[in-house]
Amino acid sequence: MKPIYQRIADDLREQIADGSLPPGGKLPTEADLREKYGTSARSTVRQGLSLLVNEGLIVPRRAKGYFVREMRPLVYRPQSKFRRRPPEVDIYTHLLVSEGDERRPSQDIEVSIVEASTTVRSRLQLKSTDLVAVRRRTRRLDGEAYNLNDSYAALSLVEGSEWMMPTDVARGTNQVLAELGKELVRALDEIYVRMPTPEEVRRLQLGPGTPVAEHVVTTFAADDSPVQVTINVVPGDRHVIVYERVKDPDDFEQRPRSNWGAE
Amino acid sequence: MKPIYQRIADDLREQIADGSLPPGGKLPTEADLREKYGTSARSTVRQGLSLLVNEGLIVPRRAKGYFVREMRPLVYRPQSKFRRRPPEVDIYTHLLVSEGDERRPSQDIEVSIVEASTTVRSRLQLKSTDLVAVRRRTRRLDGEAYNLNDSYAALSLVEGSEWMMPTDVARGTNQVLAELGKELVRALDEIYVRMPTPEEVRRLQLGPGTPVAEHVVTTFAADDSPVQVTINVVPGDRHVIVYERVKDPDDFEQRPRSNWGAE
DNA sequence: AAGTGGTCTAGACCACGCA
DNA sequence: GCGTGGTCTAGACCACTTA
Repeated sequence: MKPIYQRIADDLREQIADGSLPPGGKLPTEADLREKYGTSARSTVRQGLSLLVNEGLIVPRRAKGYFVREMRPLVYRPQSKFRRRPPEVDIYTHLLVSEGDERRPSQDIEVSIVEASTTVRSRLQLKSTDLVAVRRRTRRLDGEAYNLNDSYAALSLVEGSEWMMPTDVARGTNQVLAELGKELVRALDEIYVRMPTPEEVRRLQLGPGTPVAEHVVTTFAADDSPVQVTINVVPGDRHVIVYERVKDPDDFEQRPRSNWGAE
Repeated sequence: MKPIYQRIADDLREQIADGSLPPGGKLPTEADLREKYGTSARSTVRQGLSLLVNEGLIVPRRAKGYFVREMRPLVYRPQSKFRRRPPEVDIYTHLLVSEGDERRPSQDIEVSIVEASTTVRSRLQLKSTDLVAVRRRTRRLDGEAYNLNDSYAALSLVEGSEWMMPTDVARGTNQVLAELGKELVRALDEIYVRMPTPEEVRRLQLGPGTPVAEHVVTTFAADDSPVQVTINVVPGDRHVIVYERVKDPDDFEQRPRSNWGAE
């Protein structure tokens, strides 16, 4: 026999899945559920509801009730059209534009000097005593944060340059790095999926049960030395990452058994 | 004044972050914390601990205590070397090979006929009455599940073909589709980040606080008709998605302001 | 004022792992 | 047998929203 709180969660989850509790809809109150399941200790009912909260399915609103989380406001936009040219990785195309909506983009930029975290240090191949500069950006659409974008570079490289100005750099910070003799020619991308830290919850105004993707881009100069590490953090409930691939005929010859797509 | 349960969570979280509670280390017991914070209702202490559980930082082990979650057993393997050739999207390279480990791969395959979910139906451009075949694979390394890989295709296309055999198809299912007149030439990739469903928790043996990435690959034939939808679900704690990009000189001309990497 | 969820109290019995 | 976390009881006071 399953515990009561799990039965509560299972029943409600199913009602959400089959649409009898639609997005935005109101769930029974704790008191309703207490009665319905004959349990009547609030904690048992709350335990069941908290499961759904942590799955990101419902949100409690103080003094109002529990509500089914609204569908993600995402319209994914496939990349243009079939291309002969090789697959462009069009990752983190931000797809928040609901048809016809005009949303005002804005960003905060903040630059500071810090000790490198392990993540950054290992990718930039720094000694533990080296300092790094960090360019922190919080990007918003209509005030809603949708992306944290923190770039790290060795302080010795960017000190005194425009890279450290906490303002928009019209020609791009990568151009600034090129002028410093470090043109970026290669990038290594890593994507992690995890729950957010409390700081990320605050900066991105995340609801409960919302995981994030952490996209770490390490960029290299022509001599293969790492120049910059950029850490993007995007909320799982506000993004879909989309890109398109075209089959490379060479690829087919080189790896005849490749199960492209299914693999 | 912050609630007690939040102070408990904050204090422990900090100790985990600064290493005084190392991965695999044992946390104070509920009774210890009850005493330390002078609260002494178990529920308060448990509420604090459950925050950390849902953040994926700790795991409770029945009758033993709470433990800091072990580091992800990931060794990320950067793609070979600098390439003149355009960026290959080497996504979902499964990087579970800790140096020197030999891990035995295995998979279950199960084929059935179902009604198409909304996700599948819209991508395959099916009518709601159309049936689809699904080829479900659970992939394991040393018995540990690390990937769910479910492929969907219109039943009318694959019925009676080798695609529907619940066994390994040596030449690849994509080759089977090609022989059916549907060579796959293009793919659209979407990646979502979310909490797992209970079924996914079961199939992937996920711990609490573990989000998943859902990688949806829609593949198209030369006439631009969608042929197959593959849904990969990978646990956030057992994967890192890695790929490499090389700067395309054309790209630089076409989009001079592109902030490649930082963007 | 009534109803909601947020926090907390002070217990209870159970299943499980270990010495 | 003892200590651990898992589940549950039966309340309390609070902050906040809505009527």
